[in-house]
Amino acid sequence: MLLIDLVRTSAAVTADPARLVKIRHLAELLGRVDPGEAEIAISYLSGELPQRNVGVGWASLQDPPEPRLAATATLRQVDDFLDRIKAQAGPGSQAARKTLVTELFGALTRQEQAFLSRLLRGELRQGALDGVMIEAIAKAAEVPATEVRRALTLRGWLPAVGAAALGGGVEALRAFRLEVGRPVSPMLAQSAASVAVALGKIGGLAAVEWKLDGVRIQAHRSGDTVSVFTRTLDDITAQVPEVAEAVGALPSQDLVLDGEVIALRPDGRPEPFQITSGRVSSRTDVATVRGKTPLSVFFFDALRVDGADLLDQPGQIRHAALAEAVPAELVTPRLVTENVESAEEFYRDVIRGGHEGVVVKSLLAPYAAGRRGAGWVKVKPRHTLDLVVLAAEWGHGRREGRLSNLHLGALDPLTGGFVMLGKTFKGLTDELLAWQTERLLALADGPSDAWVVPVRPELVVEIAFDGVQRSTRYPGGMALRFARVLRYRPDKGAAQADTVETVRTLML
DNA sequence: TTCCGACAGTGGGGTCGCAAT
DNA sequence: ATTGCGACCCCACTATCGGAA
Repeated sequence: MLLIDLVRTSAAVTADPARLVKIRHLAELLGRVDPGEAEIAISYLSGELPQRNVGVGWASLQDPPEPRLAATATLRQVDDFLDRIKAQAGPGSQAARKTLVTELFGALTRQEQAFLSRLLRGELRQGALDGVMIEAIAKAAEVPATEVRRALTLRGWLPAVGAAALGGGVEALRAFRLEVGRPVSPMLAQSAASVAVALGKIGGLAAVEWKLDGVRIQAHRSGDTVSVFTRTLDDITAQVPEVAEAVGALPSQDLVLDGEVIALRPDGRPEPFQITSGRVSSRTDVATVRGKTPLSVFFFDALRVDGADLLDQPGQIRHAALAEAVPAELVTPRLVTENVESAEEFYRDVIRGGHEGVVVKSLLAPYAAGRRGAGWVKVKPRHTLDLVVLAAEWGHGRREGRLSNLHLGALDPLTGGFVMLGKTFKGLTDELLAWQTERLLALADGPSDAWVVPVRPELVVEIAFDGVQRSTRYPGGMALRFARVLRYRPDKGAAQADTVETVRTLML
């Protein structure tokens, strides 16, 4: 199949907002793709590369060569080219990669270049990713979408599932099983503002569990072999030997467990997330970093124990299997209750212990792999500050032409100036975006460029955030974590904004 | 007819490893 | 030795579509 065929389908998908129409366009294309190119087509049209990453990003795509007029490239040719680009390594690889990118783009039309550029940057923006593609595969292969979804759960990679569906229908999909050593998309949690709300969402008896501020892991064991995967299914076994050792020491030979790794201080309180993250990301000289920053692992779910697949079992059954297979010190602490007061007391204790919050879990829900199902609801404390808008950046995509991303500053009472603590674009409605664009342009002051518009520091905005982290990027040495706009404070002037001292007391 | 679940989009800070400077 | 880049860890929130109620 020619790349241009796929690009035209992508354009049609982008052009129509109706999901059912998007699905029709995608299914039509899948109906005529060669079996040998099905994985590539599904991958591209759901916004990812079969190679996953090839070492080419925004900066490497800045000045594309003159486009061709005739579209001749096939999916297979492009895919082979990306394989070659990915294979570059060592000294001179950046130049070699650049040469290959230029060669590849030089063989494409303008339309193809634009598509591939967005795909490589991970910004396809056609209003269709995995969720829509699942439906399109179901339609093209004439199988129920639930079968596609189930297979994806177990295989973790939609192109393979789609190719199987197109080639072998329901039978081929049912051949996908939970395999020890092959990661499953982890179940995700929804959010709630309070424990009471979370319990209400679950309804009735629920498990209230510590939410640790670490890195999500999935551990697989088959005999003597243990593998550990991240949330995005990357293999990090070598980076977290503590997990391999802990799982390898369990009596059970056949396990798939879901949990969290975290660096704890000697007193048992958690290190800041930055410490855990840095430790887990370290790939060179793991033995040394391990000595300095040991990791602890806590499991909260079991997907397989001793030959029994538990994905479809209710939470209660899975947890019972976990408790059977894993000693209590490796199980995430939790309380089973339907009483709001005891759940809230548990939550307060968790926060006092320095941890991130709780996850309230249904005892009945199956493991909804890869979905933000209603079976798990997380609750975290929220801080707020009144900060001053120092500048704003022009938005992209649907925010084109709107000032979107706000630069936020706290008052420095010593100088009367402002110290920048980070940016946010979250929490803004279309109405607020329109209002702030007009308001900020009226306050514009200083040298603005194509992206950033500095403004007179007069507008006060109430910001919610999860915590204050150490920062090397910002002058105050502090940055807000997960900052989002709650509302503007027209009743406050910049002189009434919160101060850097106040922020500093939160960084503990 | 209204409601709500799922999805896509819009970006945030921090860290590591690697190649280039 | 430092800088820039890509990739990936954590992620919140709003708008929208279309099926459920």
